[in-house]
Amino acid sequence: MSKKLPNIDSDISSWYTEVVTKAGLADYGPVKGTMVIKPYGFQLWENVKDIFDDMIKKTGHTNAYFPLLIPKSFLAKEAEHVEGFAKECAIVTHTRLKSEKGEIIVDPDSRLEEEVIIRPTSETVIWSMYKKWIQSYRDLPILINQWANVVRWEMRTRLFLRTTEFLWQEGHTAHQTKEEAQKETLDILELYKKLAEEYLAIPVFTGLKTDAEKFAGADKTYCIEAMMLDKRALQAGTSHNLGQNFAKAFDVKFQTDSNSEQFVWATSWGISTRLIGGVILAHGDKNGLRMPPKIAPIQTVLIPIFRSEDQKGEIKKYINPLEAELKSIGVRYFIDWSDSSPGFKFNEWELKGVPVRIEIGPKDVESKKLVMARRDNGEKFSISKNELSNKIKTMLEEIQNNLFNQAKEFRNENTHDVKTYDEFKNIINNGGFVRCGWDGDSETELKIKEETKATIRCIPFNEDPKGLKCVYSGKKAKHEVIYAKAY
RNA sequence: CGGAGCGUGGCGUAGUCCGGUAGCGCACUGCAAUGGGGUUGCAGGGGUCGCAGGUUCAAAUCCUGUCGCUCCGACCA
Repeated sequence: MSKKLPNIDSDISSWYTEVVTKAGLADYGPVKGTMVIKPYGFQLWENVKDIFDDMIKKTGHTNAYFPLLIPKSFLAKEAEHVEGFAKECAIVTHTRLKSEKGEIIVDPDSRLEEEVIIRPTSETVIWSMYKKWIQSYRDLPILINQWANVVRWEMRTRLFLRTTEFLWQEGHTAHQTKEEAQKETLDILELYKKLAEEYLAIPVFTGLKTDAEKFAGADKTYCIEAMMLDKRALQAGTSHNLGQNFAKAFDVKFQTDSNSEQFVWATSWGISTRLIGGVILAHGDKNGLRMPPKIAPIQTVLIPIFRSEDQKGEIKKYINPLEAELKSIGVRYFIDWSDSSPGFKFNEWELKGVPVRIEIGPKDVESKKLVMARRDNGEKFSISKNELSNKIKTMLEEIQNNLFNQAKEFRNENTHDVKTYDEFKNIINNGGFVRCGWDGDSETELKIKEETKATIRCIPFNEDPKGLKCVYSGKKAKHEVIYAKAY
């Protein structure tokens, strides 16, 4: 292992891979495209998960669990849905292995009558069940979420950002009316925005996907879109208004209070372990990760510095009450008693992105002080040990805010309003988001994608297409959109 | 699936053209010193060179086959 990370500015791709593996977030699994989430990475995911789980429970949702395996025929029930996922499904065709000539082979006699697919998403199983559960308007709404793994056989994978198997939450709700479903879709999108901005410290654009980019089987897809350090876009979460598409595909009707029969209205929405990739690529720097305090597995790391065993004992005595203090105010801390040199530890914990480092050595014991260092800006200073509780709390808040503000400033600096296609291409090639007019034509969208690789990330809620012209066709703009190259 | 490249201790690699008993860095183990920004010194352990076959007195190195991986492209709600 080399000591230096690859340059984050010139080679962010290698930087990313090395940071993820060296910081102990994840490792490659044995099957191509799979990932082992290591304890440090999983704690990060758990923190994100717990925060969002709490949000949806407070808004009336409950968790449930549906099966991993889905009959192949289910996928085919919704035409657009199967189209969207057919090319990336893992399929179970047999149920047994056997030995032949010393080798383990698939037993040809165990072929399944109907193949089974491993869920790429759960709309189909869930709606097959909702058909059983819904008869009357009294059965609605259903507000179910599940935390699960899904498999999508992607051709090109990257740790966290796109893996063959990933963890996510998928909410699946059923409603009486179109309006109620639309409200749910947007309410959830707000929660996603809140999660991203207030907890992950990642500013996002919210808006509507174009037809070309929307979820296979949805009427409307809304998303949160974030800018990464290389100025590319990351779709960080999606919320879909499914209309009556799945209700029709699975024949899910209910009787209204006026005794008429109607198809149910649906939504689905998800965020995944991809968010972890987003956190890394939104906040990292040349020394490694920078964790937002609210989700950091370790918020502060204590580095004891000592020479002799005697000194070690002294330091321990000095640290004990401070540790109790951190515990009592609910700060997630870790004391690194390992026998590496202090300098090694500094670098190690910076790589891991721990927001605050506390150094405690003989000098501090003598002067009743301690040294604090901020990961976000590198500031390092000495404080009296009595100030610890107050200081650490405000510092964690400051770091949280600072990371968000830095990311927001960066995004705003790199988001440009553009009038001509030349300007457009210039910005896209040099990196950044473009805000411009679009004539609303899918053909235009496709042409631009072919010529520049940029896609419409969303039609933002605060669009203002009045007076704008389409950047490509020059026709009157139907929408103001945000364009970028995406992950 | 098309184009390129690569498989050598845990990781990263040299050696392959011009066959001759496998080398280096990091990591690891032990001891000692060191310790406020990746600390030194000394002593150790571990690989048969992706796999299979062939040529040869002799193969990591040459030949044939095969498997796997990476990158670029196509694909990616």
